[in-house]
Amino acid sequence: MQITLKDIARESGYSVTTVSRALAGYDDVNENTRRHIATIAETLGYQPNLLARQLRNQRTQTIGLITPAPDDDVGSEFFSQLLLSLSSAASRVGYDLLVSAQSAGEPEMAAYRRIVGGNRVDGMILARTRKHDERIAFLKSLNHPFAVNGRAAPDEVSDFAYIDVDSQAGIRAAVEHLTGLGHRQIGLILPPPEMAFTEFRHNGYCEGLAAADLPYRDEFVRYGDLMQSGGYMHANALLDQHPQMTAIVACNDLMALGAMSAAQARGLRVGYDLSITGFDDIPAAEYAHPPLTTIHQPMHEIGKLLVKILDSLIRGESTEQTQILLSSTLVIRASTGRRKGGADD
Amino acid sequence: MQITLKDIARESGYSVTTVSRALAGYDDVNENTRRHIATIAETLGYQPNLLARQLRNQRTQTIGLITPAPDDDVGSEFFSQLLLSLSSAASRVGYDLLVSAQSAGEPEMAAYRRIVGGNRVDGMILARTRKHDERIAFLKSLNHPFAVNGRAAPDEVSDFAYIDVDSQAGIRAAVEHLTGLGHRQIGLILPPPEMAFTEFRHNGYCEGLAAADLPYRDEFVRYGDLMQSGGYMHANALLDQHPQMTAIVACNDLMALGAMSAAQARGLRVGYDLSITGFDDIPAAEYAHPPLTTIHQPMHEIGKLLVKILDSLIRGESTEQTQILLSSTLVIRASTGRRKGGADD
DNA sequence: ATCGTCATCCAAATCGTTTCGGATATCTAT
DNA sequence: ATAGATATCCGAAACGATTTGGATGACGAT
Repeated sequence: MQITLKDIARESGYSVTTVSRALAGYDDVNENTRRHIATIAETLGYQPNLLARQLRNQRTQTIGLITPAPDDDVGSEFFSQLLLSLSSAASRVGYDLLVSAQSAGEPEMAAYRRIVGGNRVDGMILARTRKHDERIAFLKSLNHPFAVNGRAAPDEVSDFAYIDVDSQAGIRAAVEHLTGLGHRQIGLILPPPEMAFTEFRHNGYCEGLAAADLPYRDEFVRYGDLMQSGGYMHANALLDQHPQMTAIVACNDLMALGAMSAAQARGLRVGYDLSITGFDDIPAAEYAHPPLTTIHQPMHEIGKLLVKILDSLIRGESTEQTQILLSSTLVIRASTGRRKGGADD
Repeated sequence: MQITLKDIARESGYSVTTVSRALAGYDDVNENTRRHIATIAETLGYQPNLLARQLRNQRTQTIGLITPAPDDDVGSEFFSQLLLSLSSAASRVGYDLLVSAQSAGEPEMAAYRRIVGGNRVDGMILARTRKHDERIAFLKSLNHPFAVNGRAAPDEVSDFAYIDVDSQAGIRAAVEHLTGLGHRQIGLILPPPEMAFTEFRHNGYCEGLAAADLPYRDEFVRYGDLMQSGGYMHANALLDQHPQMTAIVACNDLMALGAMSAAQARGLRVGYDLSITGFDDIPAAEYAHPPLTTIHQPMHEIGKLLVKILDSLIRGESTEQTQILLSSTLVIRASTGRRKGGADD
């Protein structure tokens, strides 16, 4: 069914070797025969079998990405944006993207073993790093090229290629923005504790408070699940226990949106009675009601850089910079506003 | 570097054939030697080379999807949702997803030839069908399995597997919703004319008007680009030329959001002075200000069904139903409201 | 006439699996 | 003792490409 080099060889009277070299443009084949062979390949509609080529060359021109299964629907908005930006960045430099959705834990690791060990990709992209991340350990042990969106946790060494935004400074900026607006009682909804970046964000929160000489209060801090429902729940809990709270920092936009719903359900006007900030700047943030003050992640840029780094790792180039920390930018919208009424504390 | 069957054969003293059959669980290998071989494979950390297996089996367990390059950033929100739902649906039935981003036209077709002709996938998923779609013609000519999100245009035959929502009924329902609210001057922002579904939506609009005995006016209809900026521009144009217009039907959410911005920029209150509807129900629609009345597309369901259909096509099963038309549901939110003041026409 | 150079071509091995078609040895029934 | 069954194993040929290491013949220089 498929046209192979053998067919072209038979048709042209040359050997498979010569046909292969002719089509590859080697200069040890006569220009006339090259043209002749090219014409036959064209008319026969020859398409090289990429599997065979990959097997022989031990090179797939493919980048792998394993996304979380939507059961544990952790921030699908974030991942779908990453996916899109990666696929276009990859295509631009001649890679395809192989995607598999797996739920964290054993299925996820099995997918890594299968895809990486099975030679299906030249390199992997990881995202959403966890503490003592098993995937990173695995890829390092195999010495397989990979690039990560996100560093290791503060107390671990990030001895791998990554690109991350400085979320510590980002959260700090958000908190300072709030204290600047007069807020003194600021809640925090963190990512789950097992995420690598959670402590960075926690630290940023502490720094922000310290910069305004505000005390840190453990009961103002809660660990969420990065989903809307979690934001809703934790915002309610915070406001139940601390009615004097006038601002909440959520560590991603989905939780911030959930917190907004919770506030509005209790009759609070977001941006007036209660200020809320997010993180990521997903499209919905801009359209939220009110639009969400958040920390922007340049996903398009991140995708491009990840692919660029991974490509240089794969090619074994004297890689330029393989660890990049982007500065984060606070986008101020209407979900934050000056603290209204009430005494200080 | 990689552990192969040959290594296990050497280590165990059996032939490559027997090792292969042992690991595959054939019953013509002694149970003891099977266990022995399995143990060795385990300790050596054997992972089958999937490229070799695929080449030999002529089966890749992979589904391909080519997304538009974000240069022609046509509805990335829609595509990223589709991508995510497809990848998880595919993983669930044992397929990986191969993604390549290409801009429409020659690069896109080249990617189809390369990936399909190159034997990299068992089947393809298409989305955003166009009139006289070259990709569909190509896949049909190769007799390669594929499933499409979206039918052919009304005047073409849809002789291929697809799943689509009944957008004609959807738009009609939106128009009837508006006429029910008293609107008489209803604008329409269509998708680009080359899209296959454009006429369905146009027809739905006409039907909706007819059902309320309203005249069709060509100057109320404009072709957009599915992007926000287009919605913004066309809404402005409509409102400039027809200040009496009280409602606009946009054919996707991004354009609807753009139209909302345009309206708000001219001081119109959306849902009061001007009603706006969208299509797709992307996440941002719910969070829009005001929340957008729109027609819901069950992306998760669509992804699952596409994969199921494609899988049965690939396996050559006496395929159940390969053409599915989902009924569309209008989600009424605050961007539409009763027509205020003014005389009828 | 002989040698070296150059241009052009190709056989065979390789990448790692799977499978077809036996081969071999053991055992059962006669 | 022999034929036929049965259990267990394996060599070799695919799948379709690339590359190594020549082979061949024509040609000019000596």
